[in-house]
Amino acid sequence: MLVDVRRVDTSDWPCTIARSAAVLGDHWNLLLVRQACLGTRRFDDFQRELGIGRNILTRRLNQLVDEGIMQRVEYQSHPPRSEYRLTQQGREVYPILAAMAAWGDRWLSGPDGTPLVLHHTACDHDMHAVVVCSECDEPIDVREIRAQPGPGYRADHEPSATVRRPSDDRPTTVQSEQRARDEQLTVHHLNITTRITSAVRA
Amino acid sequence: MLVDVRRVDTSDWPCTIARSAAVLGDHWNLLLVRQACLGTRRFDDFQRELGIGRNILTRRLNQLVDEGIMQRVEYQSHPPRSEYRLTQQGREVYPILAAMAAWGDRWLSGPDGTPLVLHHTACDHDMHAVVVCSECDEPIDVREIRAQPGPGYRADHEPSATVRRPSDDRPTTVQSEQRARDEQLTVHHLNITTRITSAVRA
DNA sequence: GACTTCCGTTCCGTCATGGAACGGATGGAT
DNA sequence: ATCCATCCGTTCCATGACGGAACGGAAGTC
Repeated sequence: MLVDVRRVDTSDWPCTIARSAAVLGDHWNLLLVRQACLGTRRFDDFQRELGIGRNILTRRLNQLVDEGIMQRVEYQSHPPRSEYRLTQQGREVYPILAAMAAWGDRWLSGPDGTPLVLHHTACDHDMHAVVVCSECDEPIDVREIRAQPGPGYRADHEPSATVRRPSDDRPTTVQSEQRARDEQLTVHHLNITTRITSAVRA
Repeated sequence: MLVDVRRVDTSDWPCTIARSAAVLGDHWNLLLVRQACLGTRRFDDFQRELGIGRNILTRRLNQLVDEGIMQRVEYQSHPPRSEYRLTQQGREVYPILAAMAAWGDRWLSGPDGTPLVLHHTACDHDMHAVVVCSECDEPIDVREIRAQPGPGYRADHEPSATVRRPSDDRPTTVQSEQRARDEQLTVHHLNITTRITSAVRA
């Protein structure tokens, strides 16, 4: 797998967001999966539809295959030709894309509204994606989520933390800010900082 | 806003995924929002916790502020110091991150399981994110979603398409493949391809 | 034999990236 | 007063990914 050696590799951080970001935190990878979800399978189609350079496309497709998101399927053998299809793992990226679409519709779409309407054939309604809690089925809000080190946590890498309520929109005073920083239950690990707190020791 | 001029700008494509990808399809932007969700607010903290270069960090924070995802809040004036907080728009990125975390937990976590457990304080359960249909509350699957041009659709830009069922995992024959391609209801727009089909003309 | 389709590879100039050092304003300690 | 630390950047630089364009090669079509 050819990776940007300049880029910090987050694929082994003890945070699945960071890991996912190593794969999905890329312009082209995201668009390629989107395009694959729309039915595109072939090299030239991806190239034309996205306007991506052929060399870049080659690299990206190989990367996605290596990561198990796409698979190469030979559809004729005599000039060996293969198409790129989503694997199950790749197909399951779609909910993320749908969540991004919902966010984009809300914050990024022009005065005219959504460029693309999603229709759910299962219930036959136009819909948008909603991200809910697996336990109570309520839409999630950052301020109601607390992250804690889990079974796969390893303390030898980059930061992870228990989530505090993110800021209100009013400025904090220097004092309250200082207090907030002292209370912050955070695990910092890199070669630089090692700031372990009660949340983890407990 | 300083953007990679080499990168294709997808912010005005008639597809909210492409638009969102222009903002969220970036390694650092994603991680910065994540970190902000974890409570980080200050330049140096972001820098230490993520290991991002200071120059890059400056650029990225400015970009996120320009895009309305973060806001600069001055917390002391005499050496003017400001912290970076999520706006409402930024806070609403979290569901996307949570969806990415769920995907990462399923496909990317090692044998030990999740490095981070998310706890939903609203219902007091450990949880993971589920992306559901706004209308029927069922988890969504690519194969049950069909995308159609909406009110904000403009035909002068990049591809968008009605979604067909993505491929099964078995190879298609050349014939069935050809048929599938003919049936494909796709709108292709760039300077290169203009392939409008019944789905749009209808 | 020429042309087209499909899937790449190679070459090359440009520019973002990331590391490191510098800077400037303030506050605290000695 | 002087040193040191904190906080938030900016500047400089080498590296190498990116994107454009041209090339290639195997097969099918007219």
